[in-house]
Amino acid sequence: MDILSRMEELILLSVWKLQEEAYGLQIRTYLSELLDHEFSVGAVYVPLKRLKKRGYLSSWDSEPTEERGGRSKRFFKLTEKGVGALQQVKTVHETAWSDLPDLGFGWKPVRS
Amino acid sequence: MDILSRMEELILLSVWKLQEEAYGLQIRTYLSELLDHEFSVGAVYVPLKRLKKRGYLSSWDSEPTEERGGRSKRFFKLTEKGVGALQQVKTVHETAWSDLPDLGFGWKPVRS
DNA sequence: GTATTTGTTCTAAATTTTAAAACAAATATG
DNA sequence: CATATTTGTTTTAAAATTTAGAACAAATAC
Repeated sequence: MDILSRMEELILLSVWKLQEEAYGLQIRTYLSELLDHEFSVGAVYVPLKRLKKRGYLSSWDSEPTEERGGRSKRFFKLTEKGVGALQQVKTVHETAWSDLPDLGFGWKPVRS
Repeated sequence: MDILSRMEELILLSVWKLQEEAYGLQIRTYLSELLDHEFSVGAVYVPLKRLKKRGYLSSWDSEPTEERGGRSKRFFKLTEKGVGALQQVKTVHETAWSDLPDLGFGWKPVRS
């Protein structure tokens, strides 16, 4: 559809939000809390790889740290293209949500 | 993911927006203009059927009209559950888009 | 050495998306 | 009437995405 899927959008936004801490497991934790839903690791790593391949994300591998299990992490960062795709999806969202008529029979369905 | 996909959201919003004119081909036209992208008929009819089966939409078949080719149409309407799902997706969207840090190096990436 | 923790890769199944052909039913026209 | 055209829905198969979870890897702790 030439627009980001929901998961792609959420992952790009996670990377944006997490800044210097944007790596796979951390993104998974962040999204799980945001959506109150436990994501499998594949649900994050698979689209991460795809988003990188398509040029929405860049990445670099860190050195290991001294913490227990502190393996090298793959950190991600939004590319200019990634930011552009997020802008596009936001515009579509706002357009689609604008000028919605009343739903009748007394409902005030969307408050937010 | 227990949240509407992008396409599902857009179709539900189309139904909302089109009110008394919410049927397959009309929804397709509306979405094509909204996204500036030509959708196949299947891209609309397949998710419409799924959304109805899941209780997000109700439908009724109209009488034919006297216009040329004026066949019976299947009109759709949001159910309470459908409105609820839209509210949920809107909340998620707004949460995910809130409190995003600056992206550094002088970018002002999202204007909207 | 073995256990535990943190992290990524792989993979197969399920689901969703998409395009396009098929089908159906209406009016228009010669 | 026969057939052409228009509007509309259904079907179907391929492609793409999502998902769960096993496998693998590499670090520190005991």
